[in-house]
Amino acid sequence: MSETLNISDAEWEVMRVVWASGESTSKEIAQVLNDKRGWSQSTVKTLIGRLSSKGYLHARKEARHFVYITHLEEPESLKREVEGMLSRICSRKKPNLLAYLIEKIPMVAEDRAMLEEVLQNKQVVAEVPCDCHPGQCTCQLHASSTILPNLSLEEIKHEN
Amino acid sequence: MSETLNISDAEWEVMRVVWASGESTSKEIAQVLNDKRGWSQSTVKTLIGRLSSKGYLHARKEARHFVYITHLEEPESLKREVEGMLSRICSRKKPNLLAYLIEKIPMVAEDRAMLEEVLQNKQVVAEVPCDCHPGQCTCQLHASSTILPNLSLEEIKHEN
DNA sequence: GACTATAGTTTACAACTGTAAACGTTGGGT
DNA sequence: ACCCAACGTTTACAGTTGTAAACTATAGTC
Repeated sequence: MSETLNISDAEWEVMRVVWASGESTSKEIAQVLNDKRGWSQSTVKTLIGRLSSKGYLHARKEARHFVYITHLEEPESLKREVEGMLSRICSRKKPNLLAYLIEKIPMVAEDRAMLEEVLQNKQVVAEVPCDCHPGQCTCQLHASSTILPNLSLEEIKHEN
Repeated sequence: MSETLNISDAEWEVMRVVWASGESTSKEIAQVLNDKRGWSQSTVKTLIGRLSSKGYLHARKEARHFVYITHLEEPESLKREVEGMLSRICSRKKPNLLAYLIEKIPMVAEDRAMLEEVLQNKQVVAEVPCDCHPGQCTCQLHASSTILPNLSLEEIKHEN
């Protein structure tokens, strides 16, 4: 389950419109994206076509035109996107990435409280193993440590 | 400054080797990636070549071969990658994405403590404005709310 | 019923990616 | 001095992506 999604940036723009509206005609989608990105109707049609062949959009015939819907959920799709990102770094560095994101993402007090709660309930493990292939991470050099130095992401340098 | 980085997945594999080692020969890189991905030397050469023309790798002549180094930092590069990801969703949903990541990323107790501290020091704002283009987000429908319901990412659905 | 506007489908085409073979150059060994 | 191994450079080629024009079918309109 949950194979890798393959939605390009341009296609994602289309998906966002469908997600926001629940269902849209190509015309509506084209309007939004012409406004936002200056894309022609043709361009949007192509993207819709590609998303349809990939099975991410479905057309329901309605009177004259088609109405497009999707069975994908936006959050689920985003999660899969994030997977790809996360697989680019060592598991041990991910908490530092999180720190960076917390600093970077603007939020209101309620968000912070919510995150604090999530964090308090977070189950920790005794050790996060380095899952990098040998030669792609310096972790292997000090394999027994359980945690990286408490640095914010900008400070992580490589001791070469 | 900080224009968008353009490092493909395959190229990223090469960068990881260089980041891990500080500097590498094409042979070393090829060894790691042949082992990890089964890539031929040719493939790795091509990737090195592309990264060089993009200015992300630099070759220092040394005796017989070149030694490749990079001026990019891994964390900085990752940040730029993450930018692209973040730009795919509404700012208001980003804290929920964070919640998901906190739940998902394995960490040790020290990581959690570190994140708690970051979170406690986090400056919050009175309102996170929806920065989506009209038609690409449901926020516009209830523009005055300051926070989304406290749902974990899986629960965010669209009221269409 | 013929015409036109509208929406969907095909074709296009350059750039970027993944993957690699072929080719050229040069330093070292014999 | 000559040849080979090793490394870098060129060329290749199919698939994906961004961007769009051209073509086709069809549903209302006059």
